[in-house]
Amino acid sequence: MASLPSVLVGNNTLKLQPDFKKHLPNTSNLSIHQKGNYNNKTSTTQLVESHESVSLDFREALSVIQDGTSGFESNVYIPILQECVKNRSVSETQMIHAHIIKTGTFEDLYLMTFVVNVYGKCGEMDFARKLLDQLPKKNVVTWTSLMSGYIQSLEPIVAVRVFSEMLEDGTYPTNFTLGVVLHACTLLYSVKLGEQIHGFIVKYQVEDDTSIGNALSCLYSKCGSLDSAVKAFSRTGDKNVISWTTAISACGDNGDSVKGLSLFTEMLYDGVEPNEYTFTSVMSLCCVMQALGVGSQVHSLSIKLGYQYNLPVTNSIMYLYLKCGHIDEAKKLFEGMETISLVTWNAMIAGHAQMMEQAEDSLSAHSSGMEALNIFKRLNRSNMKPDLFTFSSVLTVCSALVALEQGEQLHAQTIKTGYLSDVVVGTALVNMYNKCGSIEKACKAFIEMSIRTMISWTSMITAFSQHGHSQQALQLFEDMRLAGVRPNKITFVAVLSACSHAGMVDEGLAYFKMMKHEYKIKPVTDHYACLIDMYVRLGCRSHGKLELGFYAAEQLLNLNPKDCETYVLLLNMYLNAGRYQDVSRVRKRMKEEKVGKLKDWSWISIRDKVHSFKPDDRLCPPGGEVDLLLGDLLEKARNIGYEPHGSLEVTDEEEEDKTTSKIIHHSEKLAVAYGLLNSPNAVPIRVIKSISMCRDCHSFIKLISVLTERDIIIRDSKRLHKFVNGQCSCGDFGSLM
DNA sequence: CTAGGGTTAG
Repeated sequence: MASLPSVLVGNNTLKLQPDFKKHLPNTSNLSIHQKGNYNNKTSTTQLVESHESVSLDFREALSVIQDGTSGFESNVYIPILQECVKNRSVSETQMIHAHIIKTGTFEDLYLMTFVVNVYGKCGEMDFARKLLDQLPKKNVVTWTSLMSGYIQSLEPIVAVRVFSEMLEDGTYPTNFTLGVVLHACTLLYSVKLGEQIHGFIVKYQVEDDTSIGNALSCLYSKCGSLDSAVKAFSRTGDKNVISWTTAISACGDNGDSVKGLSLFTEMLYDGVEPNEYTFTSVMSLCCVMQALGVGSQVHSLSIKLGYQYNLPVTNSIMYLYLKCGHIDEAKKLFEGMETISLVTWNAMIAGHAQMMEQAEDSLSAHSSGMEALNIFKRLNRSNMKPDLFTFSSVLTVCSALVALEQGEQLHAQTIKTGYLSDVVVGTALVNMYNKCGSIEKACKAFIEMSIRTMISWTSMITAFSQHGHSQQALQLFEDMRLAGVRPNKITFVAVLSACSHAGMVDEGLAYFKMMKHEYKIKPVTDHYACLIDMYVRLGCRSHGKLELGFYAAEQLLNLNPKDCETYVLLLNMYLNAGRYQDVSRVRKRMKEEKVGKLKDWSWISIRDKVHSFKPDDRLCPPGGEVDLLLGDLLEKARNIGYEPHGSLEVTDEEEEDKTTSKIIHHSEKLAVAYGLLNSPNAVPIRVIKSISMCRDCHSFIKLISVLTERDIIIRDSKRLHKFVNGQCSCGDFGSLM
């Protein structure tokens, strides 16, 4: 007998029921496949005769079905239904469905369950539900298929409701059903519900089932409980590649990359072959750990196993190279790829954004940022369209470059493309406007968001705080809590710095306690730095708080033993308090830790070009226009009471005495002067600086803002300074050096 | 009928 056209049969060998060997009560109703048997002859010989062995395409197959006046066996319908899933063709599914009803095959429970599935996979849950309700008989697979459809349509609550409906109907779940309902719990982040199901699983002793174990470990991982996730994994009997991959990425998601890598090793010893998902997960662990060595070994392994031209795998290794600063390797991969996807572009852009953040000095940071913008331009010229990942990365780059114009263009582009409504993009916009010095636009962007995450709230609180609007920052923090959004450590950095800014020491301490006790957040350097700010602001008026300041200082030192700016902060603090023993102790420690000199760079973006400056820059020679302008401004400033004060230059002790007499042209003075000379009047000057501003520059630039009637925005490594008419948004406590 | 991954904001 000639074989059936392959399009009608395909090569789908449906596996009969699963490895569910455990005795859930009454699972005998699993024997539903009696009709899905493939060995029987079909009633479609006429099709075979007319088309011989030529493959029919989807359309032809459909018309054959449509013309058929009597029903076919289910194995005729199924390949076509599968094709419907692939093409998401709902109306075709309906046509087939109608044909089945018309010709009386609807009593085939297996086939009808398949149709429920197809509707579910096409996102047509109303059709799926209606069909299930109309079926004269349904079994656990029918119910599970419906649940699975609801999950794919992101309606986990309905899926859970269907589950309990099924139980009330007297149908017992299988391992698959439990896996599906656990997945619903995962989407709902409901450990509580999950634990109820888990109880059921323990009771029936099916914890070692693979589907169940995998679903449990995924649930606990996504709900932030790595221990439980690993426990579920270790109780799984037959660990397949999915079990391992789930466990490995659980470690990654929950901040234990080392454990993730060791699980990967264990997996290899266990003889389980990794697949592309495993590789990408492992690469992302390597990214976090900056483990380029391990990464390239894994890369070799992936090539050995045939993943050399696998797009996700290549994307992830390319991103790893970028994150580790190996830009040439990354470029080589990029240029050598057979096909690239939007993810590839995004990885390149995000990778450069990362390099910008990790750069040792401001200049290379800046060139990474510019490269990211270039790649974005290339993407725009290609036939691909940027998505929310692209926009959020590029907006971040604009924030770091204080490139307001590009940022505004991106804003327009997100409106046009509809990505503005995305919460991550919206948040990135808030940040961009904040970092470019426009609190009004940041605020507007925040208000216009329809959904806000913890990070959105935090961004806006940070914006208020950095702009010196402490009351609004604290008010928004209370709003956030009222909205039931849980703050994190960064939220508290913003809250504490708002308090320190406004001199609200008691409130600041109260929030510090709230953070530790109510939210169980461990303080990090930035929190201690805020406390020290408060202390400095308070001076030595209260002995108890003085001790608090020193306590915070020591914590900061221990947490941050390599950071030059921390030392500058501490040295000034101890100098002001006249504690010279501590001064020399800190200095000694600096030597021991081999803390380098601060690298003072500033840059300013004028139109599409960015200009960078270092102190007493050769590009601004004496007698040049920048020098002349600064001299002129200095004299005018002196006339209205400015007196240059020396600042503490770190690490070169011999130079210390000279500093008081010398007027230092720190880089931001040069950048500001350059900006004044090269941009139209009334346009705010926006400068980025690699380290914190010193006191001298801070007071000088306040006066420049008066003398030139220009708004000057300087973003230094710690905060934002917006100088308007002689006042700075930081409240003068942002410059301690 | 089920389960897994890479690019993301403070």
